[in-house]
Amino acid sequence: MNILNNKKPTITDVAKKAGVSIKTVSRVVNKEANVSDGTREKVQTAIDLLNYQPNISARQLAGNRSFSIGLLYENPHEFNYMKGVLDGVFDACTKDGYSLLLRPCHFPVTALVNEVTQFLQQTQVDGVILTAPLGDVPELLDLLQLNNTPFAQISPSDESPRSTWVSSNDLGASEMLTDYIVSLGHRRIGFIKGPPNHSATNFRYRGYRNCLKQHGIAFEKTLVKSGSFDFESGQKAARKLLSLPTPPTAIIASNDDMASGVIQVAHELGMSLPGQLSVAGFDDTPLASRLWPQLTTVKQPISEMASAVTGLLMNDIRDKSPNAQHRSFEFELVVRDSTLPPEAFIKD
Amino acid sequence: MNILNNKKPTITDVAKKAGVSIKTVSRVVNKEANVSDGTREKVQTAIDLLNYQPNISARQLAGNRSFSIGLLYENPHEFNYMKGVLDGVFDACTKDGYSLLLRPCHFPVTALVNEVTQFLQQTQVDGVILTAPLGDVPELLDLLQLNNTPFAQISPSDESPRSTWVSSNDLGASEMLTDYIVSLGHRRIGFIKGPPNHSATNFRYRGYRNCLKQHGIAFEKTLVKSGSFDFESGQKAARKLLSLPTPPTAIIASNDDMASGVIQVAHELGMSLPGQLSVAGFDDTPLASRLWPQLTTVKQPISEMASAVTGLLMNDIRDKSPNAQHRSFEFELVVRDSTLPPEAFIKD
DNA sequence: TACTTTTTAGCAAAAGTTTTTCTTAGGTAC
DNA sequence: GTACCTAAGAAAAACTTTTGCTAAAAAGTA
Repeated sequence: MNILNNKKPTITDVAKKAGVSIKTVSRVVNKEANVSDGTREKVQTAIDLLNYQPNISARQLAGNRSFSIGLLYENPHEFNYMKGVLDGVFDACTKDGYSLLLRPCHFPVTALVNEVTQFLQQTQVDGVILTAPLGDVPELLDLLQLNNTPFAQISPSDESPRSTWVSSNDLGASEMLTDYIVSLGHRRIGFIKGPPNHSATNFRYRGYRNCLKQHGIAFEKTLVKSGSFDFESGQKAARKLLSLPTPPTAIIASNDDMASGVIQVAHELGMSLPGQLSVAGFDDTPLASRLWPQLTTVKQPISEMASAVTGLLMNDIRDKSPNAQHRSFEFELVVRDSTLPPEAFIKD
Repeated sequence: MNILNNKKPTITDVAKKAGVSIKTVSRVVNKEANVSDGTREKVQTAIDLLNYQPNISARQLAGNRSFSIGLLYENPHEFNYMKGVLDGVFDACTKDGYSLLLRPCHFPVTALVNEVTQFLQQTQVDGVILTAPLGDVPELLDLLQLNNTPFAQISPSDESPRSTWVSSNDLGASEMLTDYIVSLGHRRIGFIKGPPNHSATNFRYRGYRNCLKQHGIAFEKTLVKSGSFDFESGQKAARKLLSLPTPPTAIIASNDDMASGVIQVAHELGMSLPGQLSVAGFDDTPLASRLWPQLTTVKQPISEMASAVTGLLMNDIRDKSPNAQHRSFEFELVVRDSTLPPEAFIKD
């Protein structure tokens, strides 16, 4: 238990205690071959006895590995998303004895590239994880590739084989959600898009349009507004949509935060929810259940995804395999109180 | 721009280019004395020219410093608080060339101690920052002290001189908020406490009681309920409070998340807000402005505090000074739409 | 048994910085 | 002229691990 028993034991101490050379200890520690079972065991007991922990810095210096990975993110609007990511990444890291270095990044791209360059030099991480929308910056990917740093992405917009990634089926989720709204009887369904630099934006929008098409509902351009994933942009879009000559009876926002803006505006206008307006979001953040009415939304297994992508990254680091790996996850529809059949429909 | 110009420049390269010894370069890099301005400048230009970055691992190995600090946190309910902390800590870190290592921790205490022990051994951070409620675990403080790891706390409950910390004036903030509610005309004011292991809990509660006393309002035990800083506990407390024979006309919750629970329950009960019930929270999280009605709350400068505490910690690391430093920050009242004079009062 | 191959293990160098010890030159103070 | 200080350098040890090379031991083959 005592961390500082005078001096931390070194590999030499272990070697002495076990009666072998340090090279052999090194082999045992790094699970290399060419050690007989007997010797391996002898060394292991010495390690346990002395409570030996290899010195990270020496390892890094000699072996050019740091046993740490970096998590790069851009200032997200809804930070609860990051919590999920952090939990997942962290889980996978500890399991393999890796440490986690955090690096918030900032646009524009030139600044971004500088920040990451500095980060790589300073920390010498073994690999990095990119969260959206960072994976969509080609300059960044170039930098990492040039620098020979393995990297993996969560929800890249460009699902190319260029790198390892995990993604969620945003297209399917959006189709599912829209389908649910349609099934309630809604025909005029507003949609609020996300910012163009986010991968999810396009998929979610395409899902909406696909579903309308499937149901033979005519697409109306005026029912689609653009937002930037934040509360205020949701409000702005809602004001526009609700002041249309024939306003929509339901609005789907591309994330929960914008949906909360819609709900806020509807309240301001004195509308009764969900009777006069159904609202739905994406992500199932904690916010969703705190709104009134509670928000119907769609949930992705963020932690699992983050954990998975970290695992894949570590494989890449170990194998130095250039063949990228991929995995996709499904959403889940979470029906709450913000969606009901339209009043007109009920009267029918 | 090119990180890998064949070989990274070493301290020897810089020394050669500047025409000095490596010791002198080391002195410049580490801002030590005994270098004349002229020489210092000469060396600096050589460093810039070669884009020299000292090798972290070598530095760490030889100098027994890692130039990284750890941020320890326990799984918080409202993660937006952590965002503020992260932003602040990170700012201060980059300014001084430190890296940031993240470590989520988990109760019970025995697990906690193990986790942190392992973290310290593995990462060899130069210091750690503890966020509430971790600073309130004596075993943890003992461990750090025993291990000779400098540490600093954000909002410790025990504002002892034992360590460096920053705190916010929770007592004053609570008095201010309660005073505002009283000034609206409320006399029956419910209060929802936080969990006992959080430092803020006691201060906020005492502020409430102080203020009542000042105004000569009799304290009623039934108007105080305990929560755990999360949404559900806010709902539970609200149900109890609102089913009292004479329910309160206003409820102050010890954080925004619990306040959102109160609002949710009031809506469920069909109450009109804020006419029939005023609600106030603490922290001014993004949630506050997304609720309906928007929440009156009180805001602490989290990022500033986090940035400040990081700066203080770095001083401690550099000076190895055993005299702890402290700094306190003020809250700010944020009046929104969830508070109004009580209806009874208006009728008067 | 003699020879080859494989397995096991050790030695010494290398990685890039800091730290330490000693030295020198020049300047200032008295 | 002595004492003392500052600026700077030279050289080597230290920090702990990895790694390339080599040697010894064990196992397999003819």
